[in-house]
Amino acid sequence: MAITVATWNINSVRLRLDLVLRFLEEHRPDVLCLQETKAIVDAFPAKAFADKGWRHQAIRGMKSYNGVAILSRQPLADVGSETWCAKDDCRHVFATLPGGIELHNFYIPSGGDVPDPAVNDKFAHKLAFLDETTAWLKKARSTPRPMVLVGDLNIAPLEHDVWSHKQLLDVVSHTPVEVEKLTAMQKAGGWVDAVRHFVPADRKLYSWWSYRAQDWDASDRGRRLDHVWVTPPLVAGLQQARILREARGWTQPSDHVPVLVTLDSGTP
DNA sequence: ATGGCAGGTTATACCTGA
Repeated sequence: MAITVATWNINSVRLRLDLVLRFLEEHRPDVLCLQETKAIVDAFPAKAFADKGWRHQAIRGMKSYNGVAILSRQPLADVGSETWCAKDDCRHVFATLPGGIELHNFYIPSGGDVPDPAVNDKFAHKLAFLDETTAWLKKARSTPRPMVLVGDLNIAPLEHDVWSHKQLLDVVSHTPVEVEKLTAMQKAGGWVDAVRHFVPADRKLYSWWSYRAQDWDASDRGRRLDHVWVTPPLVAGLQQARILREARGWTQPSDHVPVLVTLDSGTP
């Protein structure tokens, strides 16, 4: 059986509840991973999603910032989360899907403005976060198991994951040091980029467009910050990947759009 | 090269995002 996993940095789940419900209705993913929900667990609109069929939920949230959630139409097992860099800041949640796939939902720190860890604590945090998650995935998840890792990783690793490779080399999200660390994380687990699996590396691909552009669509200065990775046992079962660019044009949109991947779930 | 917008909060200015 095939399942569709989606990831979306929603930038306030309460403000954009109607957009999420619209997306769920129109695209019917089996599982949706959200980031930047910006809601404590008690304020998360759990019932609205449960009423539409996404009854199984794993939610982590704090006031104002961050926050992640997994919404599923099928039961979630072994729900958990890790804290990173000694901050309990709700950037990770995981669960196991019925076919045995372990799903990880990450919101990696954005990293601030200045790409120098010596003067910018936020960038230092981002780099340390990447080191810690890489070591943890290597150690705690070393056995070759079917896993999917999704989220707003806040890094556009490839040349054509940004609108101008040269102009963004010094811009946080595309600097060489971040890209190296994300690539190390990917290599450490043998992770395969499920979207680039279907789209050649020389084709431009974005999942985020700044709110500050006068016309995001016309200027098209995007970055691919949102990712879906799978471990080797799942690669042969990959069926489809899609980035829902049109969602950036919806009324009062998030600056990120959903990314969807369809793959064999491991259930008969 | 710069600045541009958006969301949330012990709000009406300031932090975050990227």
